[in-house]
Amino acid sequence: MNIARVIVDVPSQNTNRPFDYGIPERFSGVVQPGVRVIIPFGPRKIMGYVVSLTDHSDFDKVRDIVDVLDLTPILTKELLQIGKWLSNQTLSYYISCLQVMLPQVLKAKYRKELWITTEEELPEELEKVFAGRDVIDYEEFQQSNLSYQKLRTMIEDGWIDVHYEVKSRETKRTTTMVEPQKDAIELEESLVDLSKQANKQRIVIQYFLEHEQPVPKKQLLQTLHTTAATIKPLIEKGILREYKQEVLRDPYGHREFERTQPFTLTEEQQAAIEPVLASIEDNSHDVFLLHGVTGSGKTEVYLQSIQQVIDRDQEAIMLVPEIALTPQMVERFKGRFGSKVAVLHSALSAGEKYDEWRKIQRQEVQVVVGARSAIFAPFTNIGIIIIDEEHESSYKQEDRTRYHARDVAIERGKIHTCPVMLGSATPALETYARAVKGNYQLLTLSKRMNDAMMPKAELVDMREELHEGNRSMFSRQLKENIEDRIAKGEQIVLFLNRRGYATFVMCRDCGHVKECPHCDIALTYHRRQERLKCHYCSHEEPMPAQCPECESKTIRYFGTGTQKIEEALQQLIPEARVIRMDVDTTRRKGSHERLLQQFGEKKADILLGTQMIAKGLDFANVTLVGVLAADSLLNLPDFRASEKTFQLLTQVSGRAGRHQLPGEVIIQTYTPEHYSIQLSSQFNYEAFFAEEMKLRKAFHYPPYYFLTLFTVSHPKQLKVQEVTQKIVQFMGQRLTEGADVLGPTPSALTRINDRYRYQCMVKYKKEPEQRKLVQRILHYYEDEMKQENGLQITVDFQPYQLM
DNA sequence: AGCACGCCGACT
DNA sequence: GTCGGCGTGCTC
Repeated sequence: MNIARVIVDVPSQNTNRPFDYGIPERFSGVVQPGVRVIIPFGPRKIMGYVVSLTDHSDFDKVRDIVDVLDLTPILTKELLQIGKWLSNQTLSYYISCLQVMLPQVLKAKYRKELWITTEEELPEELEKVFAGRDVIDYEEFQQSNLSYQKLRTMIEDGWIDVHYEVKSRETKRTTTMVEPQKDAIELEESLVDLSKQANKQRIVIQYFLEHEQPVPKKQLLQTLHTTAATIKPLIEKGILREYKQEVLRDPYGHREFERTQPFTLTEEQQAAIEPVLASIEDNSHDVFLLHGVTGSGKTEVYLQSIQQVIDRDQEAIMLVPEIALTPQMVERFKGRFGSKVAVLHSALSAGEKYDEWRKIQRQEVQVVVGARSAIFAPFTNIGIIIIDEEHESSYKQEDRTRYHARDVAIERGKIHTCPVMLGSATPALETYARAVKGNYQLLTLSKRMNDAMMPKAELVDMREELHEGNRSMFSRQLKENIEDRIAKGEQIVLFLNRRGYATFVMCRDCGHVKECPHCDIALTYHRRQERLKCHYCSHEEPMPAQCPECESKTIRYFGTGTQKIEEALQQLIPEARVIRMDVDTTRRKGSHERLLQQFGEKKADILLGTQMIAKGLDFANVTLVGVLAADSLLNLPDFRASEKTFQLLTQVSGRAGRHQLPGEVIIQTYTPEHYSIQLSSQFNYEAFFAEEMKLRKAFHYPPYYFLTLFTVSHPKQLKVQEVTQKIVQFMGQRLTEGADVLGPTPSALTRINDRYRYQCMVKYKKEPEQRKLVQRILHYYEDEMKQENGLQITVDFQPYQLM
């Protein structure tokens, strides 16, 4: 086993396979599958992952590994296997799949440098560039006016050399520790030797006579009321010793979590958890769908299932949508399982994420709670994988390695032969269909906990409001109800679906809408900075004082942002205290937490917000939920529009009346007759499922058909059309008769960043050859895709969004 | 990806 | 002859 097979850190078609390297004597034993190594690759040095060992290479002149970055593998055998599987599933490079499973800081950074290799005085032109230094960045040389040819002669003449450096981004936080170098007797002796004035030093030594253990320097100085100046001479005399010790950053270190005990389960919960517990006991791979109405206590079922796993010395992965990874949620897990929990989500800094990840890697925790990428937690003995709100679109990665966490969960569940539990009040149609068919086991919670009733939901037809002269965004009914709750001291959640309602700028005279010069989309007005920004590229410009088309001064912003709603609300009900939660008010770290805490402490009557307040919030005093514009999602060009509307309305409505006080929901809409709005107000998932399935069947959409979405982009529109057309033809000719190939059509966003985008879609039932065909297309366009502003073709198997 | 190599036209 | 530009092919 003296040869390592390595996947190199070069994402390209040609290098998407292992390369063989010799293992030098000094690394034998350390080099094993899953460790990162530095290897020579052509003239460079780069990072790579060892995927297997062998004692034979077909290649006759293998080069040696230069360095080993990990003493223990950072990827388990299982994760290497998952990486391989992922790369087949998504047709992405193996290296990209390995990288997507690891924290960002483990990715290598590369630097090219020039080193002086001689003691002699440099020729004048070189000395100018180096200016007395031994090493410079290669970039600096490029900026000088010396030619490449010159560089080569310099290297040949032995003045300088090119060095390729691999830099790690890992930063480990350390703390300085102090401990005695001598035993108690020697310490006593040294006390005698101290000068009479060295009072502080004496105190320090006395401290160590009482405490033999190492102590953090900071803490030592604080307890003894002294400074580093007293420690230093003691170290110089060899009495004490100082060393650095790594500390893991703990993002929740400053918080105390109150321990909670398991609740007694309701009859329904008990019935639901039993098959799961049995599956854990038997170590069998079953997939469960826990379909429970909002407030039915799904989380308690998760917690007790995880407890069972912990008791068996196994590990649990709990996925939560990014947006729902609220402090409340973290609290519930930390409260139950204490320090056995690691938390992984995007609000953590890169360093914090890395440290939480390493808690898992070092087997210091048994539970991970996290967003999508936590599905790759490097556990080795998984007992259960749970995905809460499994219908959420954030489980689907929408760039490069387009995976769905649900698929990865089931794949890992197979390998570990452990159960996977999917939970939702509004499961994705695909999931529910599989449960109905018997592929997944359906577990149902139909009642809320604490005998709470489902809230009373009412639809308000905004067209009627308009006819009767109410032009505001608040129906009379909603206004009256808000006032009523404020008077009673109860609280209100107001939900605005911002999608499709961004604030744009339009001229009232000529109707001109200010658009991004690089993308086909209206610019969004940002009030605070008085600027217009594009949400798809980085373009921004000041708000114009007059219309660029007709020079009229009546250019205004339109649309309904949360800011505008807040203002309108203040005018309508001046006494209302409002907390606004949106991207703007939660940008700063911890502000999310703070705002919710304020609301929880009843420092406001109304919580007004976007998507981020739809999920997981649980405030006992909230008795009214208002949805300002229920249909804003319905009109998006997406076959999931109805499903998403139903899901969102159900989730938001679920925020009301979760405890003693009964809840009420008011849904404002322009299309009250639509089935997804009707049925969500009746909390009738089954009826919605039946209705939506009919449409899906009729229009050949999932779950009846699978989808593959191609998106082609290029700066030239003609080129994009042509390539997309070719793909349509190619696939159309080779797929079976049961497949529909649609397109080419311009994407919903036809131009982003000066690139035109077209797409085509394949709808199919069974196409075993499809991936091979796609690979052929990608291979055919390989060269054109390599060019830096060239063609781009992305393929998404099972797209979640059609934009 | 990134780099060398090789071929080409331009220019001191 | 020397320099830089760009297409091509390779990296264990």
